[in-house]
Amino acid sequence: MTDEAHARRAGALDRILELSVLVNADMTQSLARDQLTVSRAHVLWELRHRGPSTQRVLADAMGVSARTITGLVDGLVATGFVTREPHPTDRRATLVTVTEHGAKITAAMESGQVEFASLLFDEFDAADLDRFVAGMDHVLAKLRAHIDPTAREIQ
Amino acid sequence: MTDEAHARRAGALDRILELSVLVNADMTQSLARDQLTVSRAHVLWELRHRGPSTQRVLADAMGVSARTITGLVDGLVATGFVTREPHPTDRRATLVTVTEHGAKITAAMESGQVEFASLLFDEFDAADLDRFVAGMDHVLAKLRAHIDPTAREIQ
DNA sequence: GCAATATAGTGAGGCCACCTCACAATGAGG
DNA sequence: CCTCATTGTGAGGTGGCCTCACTATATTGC
Repeated sequence: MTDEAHARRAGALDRILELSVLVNADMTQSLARDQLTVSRAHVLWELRHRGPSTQRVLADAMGVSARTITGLVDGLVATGFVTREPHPTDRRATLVTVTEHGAKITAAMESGQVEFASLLFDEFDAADLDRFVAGMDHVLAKLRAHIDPTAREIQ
Repeated sequence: MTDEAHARRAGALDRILELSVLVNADMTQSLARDQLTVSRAHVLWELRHRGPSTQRVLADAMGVSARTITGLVDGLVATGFVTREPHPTDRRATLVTVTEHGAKITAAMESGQVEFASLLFDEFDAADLDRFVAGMDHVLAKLRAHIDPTAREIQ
């Protein structure tokens, strides 16, 4: 019985692992069509929600070093998704700003996201979806606590 | 109502995306404690299930170029997880073999896996778990089809 | 007002995961 | 024996990450 339970749980974990791999593959693949990478798209995403931002802000938002942001922004500038504008008051800083092209692609990504969600979940009724989301939330909470045990105590 | 449905689905997709990120972070972090990376662990995993293998076999199994395997095996040899043995009949090939140390770590990883699954799912009863797994399977199937539309027709 | 200190961004140098292309050694089939 | 295929690896490239050192510019605190 305990073995049985272990096997079931292991099976569930296997699904999570495979999901993780597939999601990553899918994102990489579909972003490549727009000349983007996952990390660069992440930058665009932050900019879309924050408006023109300093690289420092982006670094903190993405949990990555300032140096890494420099590289990612370099790539986005080279491919025409963003520009570096001088910060109006702080001459050390640059404001990373999405170009028209960047905005167009980002908007398309966003609606593609919704479409993709529909593709994945169209056969779930409301109750199914709720149960699925509840399960995911539970797993996510456990995962977060496992990765950073101190985060538990803060909140 | 349709907007409502879209929002719910988008929320579910958000969970999947976050799960993917967290799972990756967790694996990277916990493997680092054993001086391993995700890719190197994947090699070890294949070896555990296949026994001593040529690099060509590993490359095909992992869906990666032969050159990449050379690099991964280089790393695993340097850190003492595997050795390169001459192939008994084909002098072009090398048999990658897990060392004692590699076997020990791999076994520990495997039982850690089970333990981790228990941590994530201990509060799910059998029915919950079944529903969760069914939901995951559904999403996985859709994802697989989306990534490689031709795979659908093959099976 | 000016010196001490903090902060924004980047060059240099490194690690890891990938890839392609070219090539040597070897195997397999005719 | 002579092609043709295959195994593995050097060379060279891309991308994501990091740390450390350094410049230019704030900010703070006498």
